[in-house]
Amino acid sequence: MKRNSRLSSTLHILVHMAETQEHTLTSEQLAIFIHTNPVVVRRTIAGLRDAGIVTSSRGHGGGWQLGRAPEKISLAEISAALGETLLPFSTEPESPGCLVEQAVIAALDDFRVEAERLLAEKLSRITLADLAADFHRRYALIGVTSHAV
Amino acid sequence: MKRNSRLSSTLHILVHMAETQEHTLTSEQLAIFIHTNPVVVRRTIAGLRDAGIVTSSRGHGGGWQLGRAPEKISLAEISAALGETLLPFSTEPESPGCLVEQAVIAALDDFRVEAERLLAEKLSRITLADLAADFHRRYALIGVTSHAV
DNA sequence: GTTTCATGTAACTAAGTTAGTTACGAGTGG
DNA sequence: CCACTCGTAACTAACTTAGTTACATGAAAC
Repeated sequence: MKRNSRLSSTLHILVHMAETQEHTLTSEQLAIFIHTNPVVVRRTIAGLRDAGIVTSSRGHGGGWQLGRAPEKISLAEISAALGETLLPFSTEPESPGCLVEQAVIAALDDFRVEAERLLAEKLSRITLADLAADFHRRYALIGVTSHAV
Repeated sequence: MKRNSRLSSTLHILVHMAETQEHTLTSEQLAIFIHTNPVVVRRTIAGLRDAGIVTSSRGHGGGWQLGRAPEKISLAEISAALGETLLPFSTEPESPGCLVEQAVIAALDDFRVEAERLLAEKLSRITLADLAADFHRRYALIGVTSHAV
């Protein structure tokens, strides 16, 4: 797992979970998908459990499952549950009282609020089901190609 | 200078430069504005020079100046010249051949391309002159307040 | 031409962030 | 009880970036 790939790694995991909704997947199995280890997986998706996106159970037969249908899980929720910031820059005052800085921060904050609203809106239109459907399309295509070749 | 505040720090510097277009400002003077040191300033805005946003000159009376009128300098250009990424997440394949991952990456890349276009468009509409004007508004307001009180 | 002032840049240090790892506690079901 | 699994704390390693030091280069003043 590389830096700042938490969103894509998590989506990878979640689509696999969408593909096996009938049974649970352990942290260990999920870790294999994204080439990391079970503790990192638990830590990463702990926030998703709190948001109801996934559920976890302990003991024999325990593991992880989607908390609701993939159609009802948007990328916006996932991103928010991961605690990811959509915009990377900060605007904390460093020279309190400097009017130039205040003007800069005001402009950037306006931009950020608007931008985050836009991005969240876009992400809210993409669901896990969409990703799963695209996966199925690719899977079918490979099958056809295999037959053809 | 804190983490990821390069954009706001740079804007801070640039607005100060817009306010003193008649003469140059040294790295040392600029460093004081953002509470850091001259080398960090030079390193940070080196990219802006390459982009023509600022010019630098050495020796006696040397220093930094805007490369063109503040009306002609947009935040989009500044952000690009700083090498800042507008979106923080990466989508590098980590499991080549995994169709689930391919579907995830395709979706995120589509989103990113569209999002970056949107954000760049928004930033291109804000110029240094806008920030300077807002600064003047704030300055005038303080003046009025001072008279009133 | 020497001195002074300024940028350009390399090299190193310190601090902060995050993934990875180890270890162990706490539920859960056979 | 035992095997399995998550929950979580604590530590390590790698990486990133701001800060710093040092020095070369260039330009103006004298």
